[in-house]
Amino acid sequence: MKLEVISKSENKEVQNFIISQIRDLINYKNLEPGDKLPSERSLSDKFSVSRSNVREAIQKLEFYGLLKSIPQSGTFVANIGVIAMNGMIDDILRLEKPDFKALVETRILLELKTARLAALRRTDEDLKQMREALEAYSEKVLNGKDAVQEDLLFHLAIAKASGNSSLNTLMLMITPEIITNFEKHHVCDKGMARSGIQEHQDIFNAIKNQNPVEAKEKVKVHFKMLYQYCYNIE
Amino acid sequence: MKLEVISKSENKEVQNFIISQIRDLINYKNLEPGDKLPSERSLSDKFSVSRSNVREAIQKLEFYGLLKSIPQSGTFVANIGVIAMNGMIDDILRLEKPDFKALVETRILLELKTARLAALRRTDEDLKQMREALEAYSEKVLNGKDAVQEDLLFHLAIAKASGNSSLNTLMLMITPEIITNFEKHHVCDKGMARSGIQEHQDIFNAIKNQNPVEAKEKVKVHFKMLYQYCYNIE
DNA sequence: AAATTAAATCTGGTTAACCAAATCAAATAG
DNA sequence: CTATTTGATTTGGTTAACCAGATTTAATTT
Repeated sequence: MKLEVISKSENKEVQNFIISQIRDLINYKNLEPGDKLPSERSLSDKFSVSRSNVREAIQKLEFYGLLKSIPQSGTFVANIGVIAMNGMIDDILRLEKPDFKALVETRILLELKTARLAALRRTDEDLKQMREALEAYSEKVLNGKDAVQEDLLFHLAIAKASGNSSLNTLMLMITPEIITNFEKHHVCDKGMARSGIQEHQDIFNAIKNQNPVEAKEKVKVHFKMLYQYCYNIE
Repeated sequence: MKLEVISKSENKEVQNFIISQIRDLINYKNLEPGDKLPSERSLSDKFSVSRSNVREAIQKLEFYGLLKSIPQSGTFVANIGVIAMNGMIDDILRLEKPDFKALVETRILLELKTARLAALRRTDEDLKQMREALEAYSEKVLNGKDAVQEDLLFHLAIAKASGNSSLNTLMLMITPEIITNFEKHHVCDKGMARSGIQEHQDIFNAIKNQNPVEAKEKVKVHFKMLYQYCYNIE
């Protein structure tokens, strides 16, 4: 018990501590899927932390599908065995903050897929939203203005057109981190944005013409510079 | 204001209501990156909801990188313009719960990539963990036992070996949903698990031999049945 | 003794009071 | 008039009291 070392502001540390304690509890008590965890109050008492800290930790494990809270009843181990539970909790505890390179790598992967799927599945409504985003982007760039936001919205429109809400969510989650890093590293220069108009137009046309191969190819072209950059930094 | 329609348990509705209100506020007041939002108390007062509801909504927007809370100071608009803010908030509000088909589609995409990267980057320690997971899986299957968990841990070990923490996180997030759906739809039958041993071994060997092309190919084989299933249901 | 009911207790969720740091305003010193 | 200090206020975060529903226990009735 090294809790006294942890300062108040280091919330993450407390949460990880509680999560590891819950893992140990599940192991020691051989809790199986469907079994009930001790109440939040008794846990906060046992671990010598506040109940709200316990709640946050439980909510995080609930987000990853490992626990399930039922009001006025209790918190239950999800339909997942003790082995997988251990493996996943260890992974969750080990999760580092992704670096920029990893983010870009993931983004390109997702974009290649969403563009291909969008070419196969886009509706007319999807197409309309993509066109609007594209026009807004072009206008900004041609007027010499910053167009990072419009660029982003175009790509999110593609993700939406992919018809895969799971992919759409993942794109949404990594997008903000991408933006802040773009601005920090000054990735998007003026020249890039100008050539970007044609590249966006090419992607749009491929999706409009329902040509998945070309859509993927054009996205690859669009990210080529970025790819090189990504593998050069740090 | 249609709040009286919303029952207490429909927390999601309340949260989405608050999020849309915050979006309107940002638009109406022309809040730009770095600007401060009204305090949680005044927001809860203005929207006629509890402060904890406001906090949850803010935390969700913080998760997507749109807001940033600073203790004893305030909540601030992230380094993202009003246009992108609107687009992303609309996307967040529209996000449906992903269907199983979308999940499997995403999983295969991620697995193909992580296997390829793992072949390129795996360390000896990664290899060791993968081998342990593989052996645990084989033993269970050969003894005629259920091995869903061990299967999962093998794939998570690959994700870890990819050296991309971003991809690793995404895999972790979609995994629990996959498992529950697998069990619900009875995807993994006994016969499948038996042939799975060789398939896992092939993937492992490709990664061990640092052959990214073969690794990707073997994963594709492994998911072939699943792919067909995925495109047949519902 | 079994079935039913009623009361007491536990549960996660919610609300409100409290905290300490940060901010702002005014007063004071130079 | 400027710079500094001091005190009051505002902030997000934390804690504790409270709530309603679920669960368990005990009492009552048949």
